[in-house]
Amino acid sequence: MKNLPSIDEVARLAGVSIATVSRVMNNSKPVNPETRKRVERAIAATGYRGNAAGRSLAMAQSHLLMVLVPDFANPFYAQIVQGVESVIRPAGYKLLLTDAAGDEAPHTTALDAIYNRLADGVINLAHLNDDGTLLGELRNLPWVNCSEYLPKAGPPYVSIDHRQAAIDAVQFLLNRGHRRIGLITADETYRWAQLRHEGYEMAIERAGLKPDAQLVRLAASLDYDAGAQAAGGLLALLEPPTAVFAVSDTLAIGAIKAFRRAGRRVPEDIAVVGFDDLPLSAVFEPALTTVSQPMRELGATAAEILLARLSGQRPASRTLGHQLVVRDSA
Amino acid sequence: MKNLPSIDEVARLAGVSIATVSRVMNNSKPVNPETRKRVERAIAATGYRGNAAGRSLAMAQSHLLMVLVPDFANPFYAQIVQGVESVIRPAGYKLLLTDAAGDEAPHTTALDAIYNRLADGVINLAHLNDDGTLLGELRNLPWVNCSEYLPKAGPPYVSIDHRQAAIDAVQFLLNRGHRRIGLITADETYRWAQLRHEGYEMAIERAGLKPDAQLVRLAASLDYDAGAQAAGGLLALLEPPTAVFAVSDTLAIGAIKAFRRAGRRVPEDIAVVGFDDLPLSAVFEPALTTVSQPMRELGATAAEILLARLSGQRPASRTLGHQLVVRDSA
DNA sequence: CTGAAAGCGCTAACAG
DNA sequence: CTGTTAGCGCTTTCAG
Repeated sequence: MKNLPSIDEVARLAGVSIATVSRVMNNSKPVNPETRKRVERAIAATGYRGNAAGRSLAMAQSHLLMVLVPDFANPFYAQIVQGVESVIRPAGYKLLLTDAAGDEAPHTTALDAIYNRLADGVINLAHLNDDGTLLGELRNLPWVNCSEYLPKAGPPYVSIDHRQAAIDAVQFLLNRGHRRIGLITADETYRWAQLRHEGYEMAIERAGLKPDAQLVRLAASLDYDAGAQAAGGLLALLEPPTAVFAVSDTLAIGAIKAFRRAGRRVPEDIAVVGFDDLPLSAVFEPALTTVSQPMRELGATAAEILLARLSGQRPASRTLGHQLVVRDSA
Repeated sequence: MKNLPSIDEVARLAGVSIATVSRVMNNSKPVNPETRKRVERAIAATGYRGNAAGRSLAMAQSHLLMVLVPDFANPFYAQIVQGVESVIRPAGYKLLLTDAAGDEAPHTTALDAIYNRLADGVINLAHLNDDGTLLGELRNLPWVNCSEYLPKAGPPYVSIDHRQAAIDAVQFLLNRGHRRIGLITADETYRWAQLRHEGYEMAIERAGLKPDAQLVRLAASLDYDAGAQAAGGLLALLEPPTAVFAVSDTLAIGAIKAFRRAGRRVPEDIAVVGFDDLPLSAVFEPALTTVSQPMRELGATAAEILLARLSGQRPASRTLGHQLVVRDSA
């Protein structure tokens, strides 16, 4: 690649100092209109565009924000990232994306980015090991957690109220007259899974029903198959549930497929409620009744918090609203 | 954020010059084991991690690669990005992601990144306006196009043979005895749409059938609804098709929904073949018969080409294989 | 309103 | 094997 023009070529051509060129590039200080015109012409003539590294070094800012994503291929995260970008870009920042999958220590990557000054801040969507020290450290860094509910001691976060959302979902089933409601949960080192599980238990108890451990199934992963398998366990019960709440749509869909294969109709024989409202969930048949999270807004809010943090404020965590979307599966 | 230690603090603490610190940081030159140890201790003591901007400036390399994505939320692209990252990361590069949607001039953003030296190279997944000048310019830059077939005059690309893939899909339908085959195509400024359309026409003609313009419908977008609407047009024909090839799975699924709503069974009354093999397509019922592209491999190959380009080689374009996945919809 | 000059933090000759 | 030194390209006082 050929050598790019640098600021002093432009200065020489325009017959000004590099300081002036810098000023017109950034509109940072008033410049005489005539001079400005000359500089602009020189910029156009040379095709000068500036050099990011020089700029970053001088300003001690990279204008890059890192987003740590657990899994690119999951559209759930993709929408959050869109939300992030929508507020970051107008503010002059760019996205440094890292897939936490395949990274032994994902948050180390992100921490490095900050300490390296590669990124000015981090928005983390990935699971954080509840290491007390880590949380304390993050608190003092330009770091925001998104879609994971964190203890007060940690950095600010944006999330929905997972527990309440689960209560809403189960309450909906209760309102429809269901009394035997199963739960398909996922790895509960994920705090959202744990919270949704808690919500399920609370709703059941509040309704005066007695919890039945047999009705709770732990899916091996978030895949359809894992959902189907967990559903199979429920079906095998002497007294199977008449309704199931799954902590994610993928699990719910897997469960529905399993129920159907076993000759059960959904929702007539067994109702299913999911969580997330993936794009797929509306298209699937029966269309899924599920809890929808404001994905883009989660991302946008996280970005706003981070930007506020970068401008020296101390923004608080935020909890956004969720919504039960009633469709055909329950 | 507190001030980070810089290289000369480490040097002072270790009693060496900054050059030596640099050498142990990068393992760039032999260093006496004893000295190294002292430096390492100083690094640990200060928590020194280096500064990306200083490094970039001195080396004239950012170790950042930009990927220009038309739409984050589309899982198709997400998988390509995963492929890219899988080869980029071990090579010490990081991903700078940009969503082309909502950007008036997406490739300008990418070009800026190169000219700014913000990124060392670009992998573009977005549609490129066939501006002859642009293609010529890109040819000389560290730029690779992925999943779009480009003229020879442009920069290297990685893609499948869209035309042949479409021929395969339609031929499959012909082999099953269909003689009246509809096409649901999309905005043909997308070269892949245009090529798949061409493949459709070629297969029809080779089979000795005469093309019928009425059987070709242009969907307004790639949404399910657009597919449904196009399908409606086909259904309204005096002599509707017995099979349909849609240039994308989303369109195919929309079409299936429309057919079902109209009381047609798929595939019994009307067979449908899609394109892309989205994750959803296997889960949908009926499971979609479709053409699958090697997404991750497309991304990985693009990254390899770009890396080769960066190391001074002149890698050629590559065409990867596709595969017809026969499931239940046809 | 403009210029000179001092860095920002690092790498890479070059000398020793 | 190690230190000195000259930049890399830019922003930002500080004078004028």
